[in-house]
Amino acid sequence: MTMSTIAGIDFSAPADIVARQLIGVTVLVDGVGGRIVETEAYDREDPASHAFSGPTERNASMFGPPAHAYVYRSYGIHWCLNFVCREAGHGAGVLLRALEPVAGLDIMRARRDALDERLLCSGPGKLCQALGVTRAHDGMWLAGAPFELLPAAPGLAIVEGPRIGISKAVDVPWRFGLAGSRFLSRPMRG
DNA sequence: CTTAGGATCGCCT
DNA sequence: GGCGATCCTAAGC
Repeated sequence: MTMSTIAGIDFSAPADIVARQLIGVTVLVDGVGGRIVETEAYDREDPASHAFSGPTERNASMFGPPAHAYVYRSYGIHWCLNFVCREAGHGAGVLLRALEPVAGLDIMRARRDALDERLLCSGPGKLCQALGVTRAHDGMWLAGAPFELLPAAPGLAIVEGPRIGISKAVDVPWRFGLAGSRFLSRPMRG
């Protein structure tokens, strides 16, 4: 057990390993959140990754210690939440793409102005809005408040496929999903 | 069901 | 000046 191990996951491992292990983990922010059903891995030597061109002010957290949050603004509008992995200075992370809502449903409905459970956390921008994640969470350690991570049930069936919304390394199968989940941002494409 | 366009801003070329 | 690790709405089939 080290500082980078939380909810049974060693965040110093490679991003694709961590991304796979995060499926089924419950993530709460101030008690609001759900079970992770979709993730994507991004590594330093990965043309699709924000870390590919080296550290900048925006991606600084990605080059910080593992088991911390990297939050960035997407398209000037939405926030997206990553969990940093590998050793400090490496520049790798896992994007949280979808949750199955579990706790604080009414708060999430109010924040999202949406009633349908499936629309609360079925996308990286949506789940940040539902959980109240903003730039203020960038760089925070995942083992302490406001974050709380709870271990996944063992033996979950996981599917993988190409990542979404990128134009480089489009065939790398680093998107992971909980098999059969109704809460994915989009169906898994083998 | 699928596709197209706009919102909006920090980063890069 | 262009382009995103996106989302929503509207329109088309």
